[in-house]
Amino acid sequence: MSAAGLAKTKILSAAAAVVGRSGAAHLTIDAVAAEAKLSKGGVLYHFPSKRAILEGMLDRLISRYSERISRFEAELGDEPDAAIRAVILADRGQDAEERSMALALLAAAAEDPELLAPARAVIGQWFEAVEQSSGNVQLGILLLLATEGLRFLDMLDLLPAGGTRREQLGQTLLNVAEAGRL
Amino acid sequence: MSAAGLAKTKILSAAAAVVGRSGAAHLTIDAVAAEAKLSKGGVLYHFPSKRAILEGMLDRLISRYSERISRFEAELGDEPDAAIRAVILADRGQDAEERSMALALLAAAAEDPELLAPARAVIGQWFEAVEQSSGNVQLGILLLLATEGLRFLDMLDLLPAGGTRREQLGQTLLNVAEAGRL
DNA sequence: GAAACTATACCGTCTGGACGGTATAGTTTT
DNA sequence: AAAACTATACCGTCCAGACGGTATAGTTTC
Repeated sequence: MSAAGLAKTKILSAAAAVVGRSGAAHLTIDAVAAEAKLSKGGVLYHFPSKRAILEGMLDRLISRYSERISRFEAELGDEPDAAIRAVILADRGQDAEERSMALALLAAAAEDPELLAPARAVIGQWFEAVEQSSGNVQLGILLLLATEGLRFLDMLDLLPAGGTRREQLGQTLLNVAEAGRL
Repeated sequence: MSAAGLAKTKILSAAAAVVGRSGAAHLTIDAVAAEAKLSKGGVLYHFPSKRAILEGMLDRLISRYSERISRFEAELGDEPDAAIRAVILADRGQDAEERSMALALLAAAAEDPELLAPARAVIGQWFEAVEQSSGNVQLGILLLLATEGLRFLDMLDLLPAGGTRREQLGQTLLNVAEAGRL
């Protein structure tokens, strides 16, 4: 990667770290600069505005998700319901950094939904893929919505019974998807 | 309702109106005061902090949801899967004001998830009710997660193909819940 | 029944801090 | 020499919350 690319990556990671430690409210350019061990000017050299940082985080999230989904789809080959299974698996592979970035974007998007336009496009593709590859389209859509629901509930700490519940439910979704029925 | 209760209601409606018009980012005490035709001091008399306003919005949101769910549950009596069907129906009855309040809370919660603690409790109750009243528990949970997913995706404008998609998908969920199978 | 007092419901102003962004001049790295 | 910074200073705006004051309707005291 180019030097500029490396710096951008470092800045985005720093932003995620700030959110992870202090919450989305404290995601400020100053805080990111301190975390990335750059000056404020240095950060603004690569990302000309705070919004650009958020857009960068979204880009990165989308890339990672897309990559994971492609990998799982390749693994599954032409097994039935490959699309929805790949989405569920990709969702499970979320790490702490992605979680932080998603939370930051959630906060920002509540204030300006247009920020998430690129995500809207990607989700549209998921819907299409699920509709095309599912033996039972209704079940596929249901699972896709449930996966997203699980993601948001988890992100906002709204799941009852805390920590393990998330994996349990994720496993349930995957089981149903693999069975292709209930 | 008492005079104080009326004032609080007015302030919360004003807050929702501000969010609906200007977005969650512009939900400030000043804006709420202007919308409610009070001074800033007047607003702070009833809600001692901005956070208290958000908590008030959450309270109100929860009350309305709970009321709708109870009503639908009563209507459904002991029909099968009453719990999940009531939740789906209640979700569909969301009006613009509730939507705005939910969006404001989403923004605030991304900065401080603990704000949503009361909601966590309520959602926990939904899970329990669905687990107990569903002929097929797995399907019930799946529908509950999908309902939440639909709510969040809609709230953030992440559903592809725009406006009507939300009702379509909601109807699908309801159909599946009524059939009790796919 | 008049005066004193209290509680409720506000109004208007002020302050202190946070933050996004700009500017500029110099330094290191490639 | 160009790119990639650093360091520092600064500006303008926004906003939460504090504070002191006002109006009024009831309640108590004498």
